[in-house]
Amino acid sequence: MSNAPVTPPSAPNDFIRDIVKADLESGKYKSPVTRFPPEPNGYLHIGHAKSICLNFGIAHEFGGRCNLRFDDTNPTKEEIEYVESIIADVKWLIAGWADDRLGYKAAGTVPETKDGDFYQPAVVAAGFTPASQPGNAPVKGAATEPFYASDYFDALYAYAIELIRRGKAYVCDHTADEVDQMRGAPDRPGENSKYRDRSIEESLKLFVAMKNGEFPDGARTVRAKIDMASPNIWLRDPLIYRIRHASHHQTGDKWCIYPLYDFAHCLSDYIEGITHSICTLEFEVHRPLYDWILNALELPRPLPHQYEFAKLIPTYTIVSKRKLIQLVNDQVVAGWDDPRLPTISGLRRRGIPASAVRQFAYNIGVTKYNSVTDIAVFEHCIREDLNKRALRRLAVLHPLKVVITNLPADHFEELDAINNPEDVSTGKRKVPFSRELYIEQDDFAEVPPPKFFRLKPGGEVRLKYAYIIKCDEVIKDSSGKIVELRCTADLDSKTGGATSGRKIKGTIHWVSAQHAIEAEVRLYDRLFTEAEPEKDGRDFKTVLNPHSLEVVTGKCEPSLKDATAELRYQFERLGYFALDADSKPGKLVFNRTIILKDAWSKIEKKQG
RNA sequence: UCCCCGGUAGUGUAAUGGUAACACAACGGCCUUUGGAGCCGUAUUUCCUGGUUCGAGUCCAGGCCGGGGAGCCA
Repeated sequence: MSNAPVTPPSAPNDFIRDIVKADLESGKYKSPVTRFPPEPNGYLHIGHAKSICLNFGIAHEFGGRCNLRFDDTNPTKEEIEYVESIIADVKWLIAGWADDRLGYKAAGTVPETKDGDFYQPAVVAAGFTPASQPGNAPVKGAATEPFYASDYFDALYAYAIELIRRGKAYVCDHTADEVDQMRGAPDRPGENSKYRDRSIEESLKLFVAMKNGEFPDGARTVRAKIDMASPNIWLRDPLIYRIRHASHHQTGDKWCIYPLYDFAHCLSDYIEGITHSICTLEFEVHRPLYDWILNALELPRPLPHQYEFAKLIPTYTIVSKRKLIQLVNDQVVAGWDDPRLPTISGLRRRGIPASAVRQFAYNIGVTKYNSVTDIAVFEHCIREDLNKRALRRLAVLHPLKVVITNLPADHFEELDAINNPEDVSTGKRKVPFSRELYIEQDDFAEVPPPKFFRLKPGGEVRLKYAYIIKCDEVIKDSSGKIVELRCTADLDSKTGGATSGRKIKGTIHWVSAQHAIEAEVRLYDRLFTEAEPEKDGRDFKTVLNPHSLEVVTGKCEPSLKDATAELRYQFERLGYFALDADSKPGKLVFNRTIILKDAWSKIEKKQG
């Protein structure tokens, strides 16, 4: 975004950054190398944003690097569409902030080998494609590309063979059901596979045969030989390779065996020279296995270490790939980038600046405590950001006609309006004013409730940047609906005028009827009516907000015809708005990013 | 039931043995040509019990409560 820059947040403190700091001070590592390792089986969401901000934040603050790596070890669940959306989302989120810390590799390269050790160098920061240029996303075949666990399949295969050679892994012929049975339970030890002690040579031979496609899916697996009696179930001879005759989105039909997460992840980290491997709490019990594999191989370079933090759970939404897919497939929303979704592409389309997402990630902190984060914190960050950068404009979303009876029919003048009181450098603009206007229906009440200081019969209100008007007459149609207000203006009350200083309680926005341009305006609200949609096992579909989207045709001041997708707008007294991708010249479409804080609605609620 | 990890105002987060603080929310007030923004104010907040210590949110022990863990998912 090219307008008013937002002050970057100062670096936060948390237990992970404390560890990084200590590791750097002790000389354990020269600089931190983190990674963001999504599986391409869905779109990224606000929870991933927290992780991205943490990993790239560390790289940014401590002079390190963060690799984008696709954890693509399960071809049956992954799709190339997700790879592409993830690249776009990551680049958007770190653009202008930490994009110089984004680790890529030279296109088409695989890890370098030396004495059985594998190392995948990263492209230096200076070589990165600027993230701010759309269409330049590095993908396979370009000069640089993200990391893919699938690029390490040869290396991982070699490491698995080494593990078998060391007598620390074996090929197991038990069926999936048998393996399940023999794993035992949390309070009951498992039993050894009868293939556990077969010879190293036999395991080696069978593993090669597995790789060569000699067995059907599920016929055999490779297992680490650890301890079937361990209280940690992940140490009970966990599977590290399985047979899957499936085509992979990156490697095609080259492989019919694929490594499992626990084996692939720690070694991918090692291969890339990751120092701090940060993941969410549910992987805590996997850490002993992560360390076991790396130690069992007696690797020559410094080892990565895994640290876990609590994932983000915001109120009034859901962040679960499986459930987001459901909302998309059931057409509850219009797609992955529906502005009501907490997906990164949804936030972007809604008009939320990346800097607001980052600020949010900083504000909520990083701990190991399973917390629920009030979405109001995010909303605050969005308003704070947009308040500084948004250009003020006048727009009426639910129009009510007002005729200024003491003005001639051909009255026309242009009034000065301030573009952004928070940023005077944005200057002023002219807004046309004439005899017939539109005001917001809500800004008039025939029978005003207490403390209502907008327009009412016989009452006065100020038109922003224009005159003080008095409502003389309410005109209704045959059904009793108010269709027009007839008012008189205090012609000396314009800015700079003799009576401009008169104390009038209310100021409302307006547009000139004759000069207004129309726009489709999509009014988005929270997707759910409950703070915790799935509390106590409730089905989230039963608490969908039926008013999460309202589409209106708004009357906008004419300058809005030049609105751009890059800029952000505040429709005065209403909220923040951004041009939608559906917008075309002559057919404006705005998304409401978020409403302004609304003190009146609270008063109204209290009054019942 | 077994293993692992947590518990600080309403919600989050800080305080790294030395006066418990910050943000959001809520509620007052000031200001305002956005009922926005801004400014000022409002809270017997450390799960319980015991121990160590001159001193404990922090260290130790036991308990209570919550979360995670038995995919050929990640």
